[in-house]
Amino acid sequence: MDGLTIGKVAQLAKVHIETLRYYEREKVVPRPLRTSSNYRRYPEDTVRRVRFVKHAQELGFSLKEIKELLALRGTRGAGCRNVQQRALAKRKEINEKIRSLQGMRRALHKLVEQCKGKGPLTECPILESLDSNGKR
Amino acid sequence: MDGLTIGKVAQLAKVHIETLRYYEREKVVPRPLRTSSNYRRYPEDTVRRVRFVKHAQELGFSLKEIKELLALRGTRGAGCRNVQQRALAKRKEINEKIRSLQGMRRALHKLVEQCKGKGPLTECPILESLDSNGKR
DNA sequence: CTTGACACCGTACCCAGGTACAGGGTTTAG
DNA sequence: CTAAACCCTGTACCTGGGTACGGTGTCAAG
Repeated sequence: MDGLTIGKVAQLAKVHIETLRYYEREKVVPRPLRTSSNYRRYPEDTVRRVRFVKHAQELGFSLKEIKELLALRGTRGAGCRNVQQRALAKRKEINEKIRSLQGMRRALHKLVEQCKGKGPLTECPILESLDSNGKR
Repeated sequence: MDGLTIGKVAQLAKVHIETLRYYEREKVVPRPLRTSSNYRRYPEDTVRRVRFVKHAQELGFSLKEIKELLALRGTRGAGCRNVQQRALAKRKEINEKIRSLQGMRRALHKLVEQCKGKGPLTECPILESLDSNGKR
């Protein structure tokens, strides 16, 4: 009688039950074992996985990309070089996101300073950030 | 005869013409002037604005949020305190995004190290990051 | 041993963010 | 002056990521 019911996982990961079934269809979460009465029985770490998914989504990753991220870790040993490649590529993406966000943060900071009346009124800090630093 | 046609803006900002019309409907981009024959005529800086929108989307902001970001800069003088509040709130959001991404980056880094055969095979670096650091 | 909470499946529906016509009018290069 | 290349509006459609619902089966507390 171990493992979690779908309802429990949903509750812990703060998603709807339907979302978990959807993730299963979309292969974002592996198909769990079933009880004799065909109920899903999830391993504990499913909760973490779902939370990860939700989190990554907020950062602008699609489910497809998230699957890729998760797949990276699955592959151990064989295809290691491959995994490494993909990990490096992802890391680059992530670095770019971070840099862009830092630009936005700086812009907002400037804006707040301007509001306080400190500093000169430069043109438009928000648009200024992110301008033509779009490489990808 | 100055200002850009919709086609030109689309080309420069690398979006479809329909997207620009969509953005206009959705008020992400202000309604441009029209020529006597009812053609849209955009100010040059529209291109920057559209690029900003695209960029911000990649960082996980919705169009609605992006409108908010852009609105921040519009208001000068009056309602400054208000703007300041909102700017600070956005900055907080951005900080959280940055921190999450840094977590993911660390995880990927670990993964790459493991791949190189250096260091012990810890459980699952990707899931490890981002775990329960979901506050918002 | 029943009744309420939970689970199953399948299908339909929803919203965001576009994308693709159809059926027109306009501009410009040759 | 005409053909190609643009632009207009309107409406329909698409994908991603869920969400809701109807009809049914299961399990556990009283």
